[in-house]
Amino acid sequence: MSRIQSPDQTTATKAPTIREVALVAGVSVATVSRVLNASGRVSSKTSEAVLAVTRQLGFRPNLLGRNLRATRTRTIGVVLPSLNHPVFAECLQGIEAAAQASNHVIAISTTGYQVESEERVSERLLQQRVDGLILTVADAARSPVLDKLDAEGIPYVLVFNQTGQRHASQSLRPSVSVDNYSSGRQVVEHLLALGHQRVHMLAGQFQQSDRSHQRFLGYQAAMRAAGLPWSTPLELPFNTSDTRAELQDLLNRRQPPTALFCSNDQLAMTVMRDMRGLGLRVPEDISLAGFDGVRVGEWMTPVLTTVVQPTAEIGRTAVELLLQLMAGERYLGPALLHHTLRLGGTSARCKTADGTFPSNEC
Amino acid sequence: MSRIQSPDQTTATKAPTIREVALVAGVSVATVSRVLNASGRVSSKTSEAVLAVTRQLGFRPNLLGRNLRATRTRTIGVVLPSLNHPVFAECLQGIEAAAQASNHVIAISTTGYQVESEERVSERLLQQRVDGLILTVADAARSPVLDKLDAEGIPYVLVFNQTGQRHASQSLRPSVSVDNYSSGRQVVEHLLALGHQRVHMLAGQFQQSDRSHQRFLGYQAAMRAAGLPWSTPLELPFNTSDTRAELQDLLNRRQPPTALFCSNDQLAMTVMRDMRGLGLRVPEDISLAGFDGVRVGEWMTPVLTTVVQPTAEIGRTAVELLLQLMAGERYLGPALLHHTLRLGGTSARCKTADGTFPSNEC
DNA sequence: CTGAAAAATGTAAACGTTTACGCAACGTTC
DNA sequence: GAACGTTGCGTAAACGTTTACATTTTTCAG
Repeated sequence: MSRIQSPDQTTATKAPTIREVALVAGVSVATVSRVLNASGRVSSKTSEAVLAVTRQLGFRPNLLGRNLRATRTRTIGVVLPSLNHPVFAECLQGIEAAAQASNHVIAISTTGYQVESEERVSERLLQQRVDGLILTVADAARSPVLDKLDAEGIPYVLVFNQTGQRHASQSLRPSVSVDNYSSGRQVVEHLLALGHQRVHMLAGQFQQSDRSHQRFLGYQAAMRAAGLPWSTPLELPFNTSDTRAELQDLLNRRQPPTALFCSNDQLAMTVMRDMRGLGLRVPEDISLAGFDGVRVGEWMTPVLTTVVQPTAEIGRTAVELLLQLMAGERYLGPALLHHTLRLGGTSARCKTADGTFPSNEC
Repeated sequence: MSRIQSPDQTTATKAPTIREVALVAGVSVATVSRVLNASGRVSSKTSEAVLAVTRQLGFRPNLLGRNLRATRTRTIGVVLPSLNHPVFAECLQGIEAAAQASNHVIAISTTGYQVESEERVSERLLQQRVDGLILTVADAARSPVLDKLDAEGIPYVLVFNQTGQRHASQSLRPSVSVDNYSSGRQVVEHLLALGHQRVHMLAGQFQQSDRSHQRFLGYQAAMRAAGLPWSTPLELPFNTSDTRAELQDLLNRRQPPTALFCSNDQLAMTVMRDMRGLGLRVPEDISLAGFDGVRVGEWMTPVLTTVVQPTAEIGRTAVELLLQLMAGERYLGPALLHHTLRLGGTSARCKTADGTFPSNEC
């Protein structure tokens, strides 16, 4: 039933090197190299001969040797919190496509949202001699990793981290993102336009996500502009799988919210499910909005109201920007990409309260 | 507003090599290497001195040089169809965790479900000199890539591809998966137990997924055992975003199905949405079951009935198996991991038809 | 033909490591 | 005090490429 898988001893000759190809083809290694890289001149006759031998021997160029010699790997390092999150997975696809188009390769590492992993993980990539980095960090304003990269002059581009304009303290590190502040403000204004007055915010921990904090500032601005009181967001640990306790607590307040703004879709969908678990209907009893625009949000019933980020495009743009930096071109500041609002069924006009919320006026 | 990002010219001295560390520390490169790898003997005094210089100079070992010399990279290559799919993303996390535990690193590539990319992508990883491969291919029974790996004696382990037992034609290639046949059969039996008699199957294209075909065989067996007629699955292209036309067609038949078995959750959720678009209720008008057990299925209303695969565990197990193979240990055949059935709200007892389906008897 | 420019190829030195081997210096044992 | 094992360290040869430079061959105008 079982079979031994072992190197075929009869054929188990060491992998051929460029030297052996040269020997068999009767040329020098330099010529082989020139053929393989289409660099330098070489007659079409020998070229074909070399290629023939290459195939015959099943020669596989050793990238370690090549890159070591070239002191350059055509590899882009990518550091993301997780790949389990559709936003990052999609972004990665955008990165991969753009990298491939420019004949580059990517090396991925994840931090698992651990800020202390950022250093270790990117250091590893640098040891592999990646030519540049694309990364999402917890807080782009104060980040030892980025400080190091800046100090060493290693080209990098941030994705999703929004740098620069909102805080004086932030330096103008290269980044590609949507405008978290404006889009956050915009989606909250949508809730207000529906008549909601008591809008609360739920967020992942700010410490782990600067952009979450920027969205909060947008929420705050919208409430202020409308002359309404805002409240400190409920900060939940990442990957919270059950929010019922927190929601219960929120709804037991004297003035429970009639609408919730969640700092990301993952959270919004969890809340949506838990609301039902508590016997509440969305949007009849409470309205809901998220942030990210992940595909599955469209599969929910009702469809999740959210801010849609151009995720894959963020990835593509980051690669373009990085290539420019690597080529030593002038850097023109953080890139802001357009977001869109998806007005789904989870947000609805605020109704005068039913029995559930005696004091629930809009 | 904009700032030039350029290597700090004043400090822009080339990255230090082990040679310079040796020079500054007043020892030979061999000693530095020994300290850095904790190999060989070296007095604690010089050891500390070397480490001090290492930190002082910000020395970063060049993995290209190291791996070139060692002819071994401690890197595991991973080839998956996509990372945008939660099943693969989760599996990757399992792989990463296990790899890290054994001091290995992973190099990922995706094929975009293109069978012709499998060759190119894994070849690239082999050029990088990965020590072994973990991959999911379209069809493990006939695969040029796997033939090549076998021929060259390169250790690899398949994930999700189920090899061996069901077809005589399949060789016993190393693999980690659930039993697609049994679990497929089991979930269909669940539908039958609810009184359904006309159960159809929807699938991605078999050509792109051997496991999908194995699930079909399970479906077929269940129908046969119950003495019911089975029908050829409706094969849909991957990443189909709209199934309404196909569904409409299916429901217009003289004997429309009362339950659908989808070969994966992605498809099931798309169908679920499109059913609603067609004005049908799940499960009142039609029952639905999927396969995979992705997290978001639990967020749907109703919760998606499905087969839950232990995705991350599949990844972990694959790494363990691969490490064994790389160590030359005896290979004991394909590993089958336990699946579970999630009985959600999308599958319900078959009711006598309402007006929509005049001939819809159970 | 001749000579020189152009084209094709070869030689050998890197790239940054690890590691086999050798050699001192220093106990330990009889 | 000779013989010998141990410990600590250095020397130099790999690992598989690319590429500057040198050298040979071809081409072609005069």
